[in-house]
Amino acid sequence: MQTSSTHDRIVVAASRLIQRQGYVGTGIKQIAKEADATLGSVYHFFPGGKEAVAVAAIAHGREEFADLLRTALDGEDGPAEAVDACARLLARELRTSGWTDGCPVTAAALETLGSDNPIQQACADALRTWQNLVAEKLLGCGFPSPEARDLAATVINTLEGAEVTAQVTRSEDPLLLAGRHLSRLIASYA
Amino acid sequence: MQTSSTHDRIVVAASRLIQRQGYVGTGIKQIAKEADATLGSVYHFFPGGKEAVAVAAIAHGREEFADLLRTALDGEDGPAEAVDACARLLARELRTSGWTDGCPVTAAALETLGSDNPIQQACADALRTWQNLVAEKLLGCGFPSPEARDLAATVINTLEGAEVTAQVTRSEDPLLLAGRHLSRLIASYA
DNA sequence: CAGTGAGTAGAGCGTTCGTTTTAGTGCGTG
DNA sequence: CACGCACTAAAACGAACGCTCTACTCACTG
Repeated sequence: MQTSSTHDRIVVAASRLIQRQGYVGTGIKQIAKEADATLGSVYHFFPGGKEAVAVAAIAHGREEFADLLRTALDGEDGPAEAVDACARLLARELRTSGWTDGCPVTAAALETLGSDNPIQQACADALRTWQNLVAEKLLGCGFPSPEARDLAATVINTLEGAEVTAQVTRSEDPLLLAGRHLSRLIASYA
Repeated sequence: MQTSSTHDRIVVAASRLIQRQGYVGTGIKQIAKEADATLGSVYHFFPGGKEAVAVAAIAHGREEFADLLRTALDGEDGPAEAVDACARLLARELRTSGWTDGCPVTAAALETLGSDNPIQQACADALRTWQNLVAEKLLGCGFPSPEARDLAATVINTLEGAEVTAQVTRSEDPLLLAGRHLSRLIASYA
C-alpha cells in the first residue's frame, strides 16, 4: 500500500538518507532499498545516476525546510519573535528525530566543495531560498532593504551552525540560545 | 627532504583531506599517498585503522583552529572587536585556500551522527575547546559568567554556519557579515 | 656477529561501490 | 490480437573500499 509514486519515494528516501549520512555516505542501492524500489527504477527515473538523484533530493529538502520556516515565521507578528520561533521549532524537530534530521544540505555541500558540481549549486540555491523567506518577513515588518537582507543571511547561518552543534552535542540548547541572541540582535535594529 | 616524522605527516594529511572531503569521502590509501607514506606505515602507527587516524586528525584540526582563534582574539582589546577579527581572519584564510579549507570538523561530524562513535566525540571536544577560548576572552573583558558562556557558544555557532555558506557561495560576505552582527550583539550587552 | 623490534613496502583478501546490461512485466492504444 | 511504452527485476561489470598479511630494510643491543 503505497500512497506515493516510485519516483517520489526515491526522492524522499534519498533526501532523508543524504541528510543523515551525507552524499558520499549514501549508496544508490541503499536509496533503492529504503524507497522500496529496485535499482532499475532508480536509473529509469534518474538517468543521470547518483548525482541526479541527489540534486532532486536536495531540492526536496529545500522545500521541506522552507515549509518549516514559513510555519514558524507566519505564527508570530514581530520579527524578533518570529526568528525565535524558527529556532524553537527547529530544536523540537531535531530532538524528535533523535538528533539525526538536521539541515538537509550542509553535509552534502561540504563533501562536494571545490569542483563546480550541480550538487553544490543545489545547496546554494536552498540557502538562498531560506534567506529570502526570512528577508521577506523582515521587510514586511518595516526593515529597510539592505539591513533586512543582511540580517536574514546571518539568521540562516546562525541557525545552521547552531543546528550542527545541537546535533553533535545532542542538546536543544545551542538552537534555543541562537534564537534568543538573534532576537536580541534584530530588536537592536528596530 | 621531509622535516616531520611519518606519523605527523599522516595526521596532517588526514586532517586536511577530512576537512575538504569529509570522513567517508577520504580513503586510507589517499591519506597514505598524500602523506608520502605507505599503507603499512599508516596501520603501523594507527592500529585502530581509519577511525583512529580520523580521531587524531580531528584533534590536530582542533588545535590548528584554536591557534587561529587565539591569534585573532589576542590582537584586539575589546570583545566585540576581537570577535569581528576572528571572522575577518577566517574569511581571509578561507579565500586564500580557494574556499576549500573551512571548519575541520563539521563535515566529519555530520557524517557520523547517530552512533556513539569516537569521531563524534572528537568533534564535540573541538567545538567545546573553541567555545572556551571565546568565553575566556569575554570573561577577561568583564562579562559575567553565564552570559559569556552563552555568547561564546553562539559566536562559534554563527562563525561555523557562516563559514559553510561562505564556502558554498565562494564569498567572504557571510563571514564578514557574521562578524559585524556578532560585534553588535556583544556590544549590546556591555 | 646474531638478534630484536620499529618502520617500510606492496600484494591481495573480501566486500561494496556506481553503473550497465538484458530480460521481463503490465497496460493502454491502434 | 499486436504493438509500443513505462516500469520493474536482477545479474554482472570494473573499480575502489578498509584491512590483513608477508617480506624486507635498517639501526641498535647483547
